[in-house]
Amino acid sequence: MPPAATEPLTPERILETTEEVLRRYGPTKATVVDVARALGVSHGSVYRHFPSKAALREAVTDRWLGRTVGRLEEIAAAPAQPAPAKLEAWLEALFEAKRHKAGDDPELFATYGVLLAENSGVVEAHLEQLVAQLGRIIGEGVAAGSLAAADVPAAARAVFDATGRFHDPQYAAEWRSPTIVAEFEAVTALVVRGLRA
Amino acid sequence: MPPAATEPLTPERILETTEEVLRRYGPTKATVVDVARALGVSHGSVYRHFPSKAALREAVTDRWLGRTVGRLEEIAAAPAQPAPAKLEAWLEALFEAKRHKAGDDPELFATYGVLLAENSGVVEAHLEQLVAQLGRIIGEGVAAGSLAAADVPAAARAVFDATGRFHDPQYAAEWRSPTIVAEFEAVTALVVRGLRA
DNA sequence: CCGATGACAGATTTCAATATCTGTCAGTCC
DNA sequence: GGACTGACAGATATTGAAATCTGTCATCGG
Repeated sequence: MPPAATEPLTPERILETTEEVLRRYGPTKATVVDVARALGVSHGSVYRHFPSKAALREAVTDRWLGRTVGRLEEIAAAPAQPAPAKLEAWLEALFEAKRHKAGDDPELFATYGVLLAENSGVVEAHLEQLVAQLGRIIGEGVAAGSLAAADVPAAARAVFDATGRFHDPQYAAEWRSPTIVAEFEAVTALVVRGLRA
Repeated sequence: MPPAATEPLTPERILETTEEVLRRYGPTKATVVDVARALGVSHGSVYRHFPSKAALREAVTDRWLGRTVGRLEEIAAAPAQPAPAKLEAWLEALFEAKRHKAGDDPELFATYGVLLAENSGVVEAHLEQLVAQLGRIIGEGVAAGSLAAADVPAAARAVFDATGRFHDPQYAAEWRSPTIVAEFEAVTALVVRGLRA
């Protein structure tokens, strides 16, 4: 990894390199010194752009999570699909996204887990975004008469909580079980049925 | 804690003392030597009755979990209560039991968490008992026409999975949140509605 | 005999010394 | 003058040696 000394040091470049370093070493081994070395600068320079290691970790994870939220947003915003089907599609996409992140990008997934344990605001914001998307889908369904919910935000939260086993990183180890898809479908069916008008 | 050297050494007496020792020191600090000392015998004698420390831990946890299962069984077996109400009562009793165990008996609760992490058969059996009780309640409801489920065991498992946030020890820290009861009620209502005929 | 013991080997844990890391900042260099 | 450096203090992590623990078993005492 030869240092590319000539380019200017920007937050963006730092984030990209930090992501690589996290991917290579994982959240427990990666250090700010490693990131600085990969960038060919002193670690003091990194602190000029990010106030702490935690802030750096959060910024990387935020970007990483943002990519998934974008894809889910497309499903939530898709026009002219009945709300119950959209809800199922969205939940399945969420499960698939988390499962693939856990499998394909284990070190960044572990970083996400660290932030969760730290009660980082980034993760909280991410979860709120997801619940808000759910709320919009459910709201649509209620407006169209295909779903019933007295309190839409509370219903969205309840759906999110009830499906936690399929998106909460604490359960990542179980996502390799051969029965997990059947379990996911059973819970999803139960929850969607519970919302039907 | 004076050693009572005269009484005969029985598995029952070992279990009682082990429970005390676990409660006092917690699963990470308690040793077989501690148990033997509390009993006034050598640790070799303990191994005459239990083949390993893990077996001892499991036996104690099994007893401890069994007490809860017994109380839940009473609810599940209660005659002449409509299945939906019984289901709600059972889920609430499960949540309350786990919550109180986590709060009042933190060290034994931590022991339970250790077994969970070890994939101990005892915990698996405990969970299966609980799901079986759920299955009986749902089966009753289906027979009486108040609930609908194509596959009763699968529905029972789905209800158990969907309410995991309120009985899985991984979430114990969140059970102190002031909003947890509202969240529990929302998920329970959603799930029970999803099963209604 | 039969339950109990305690010495033992190998595994695990503890602890303190050492090394590394995080975050700061006075000073350097372009 | 503003981006960058590198030395530094305090916090955290690593390491390896010593202590403790688990599980076994030859032996003891009633």
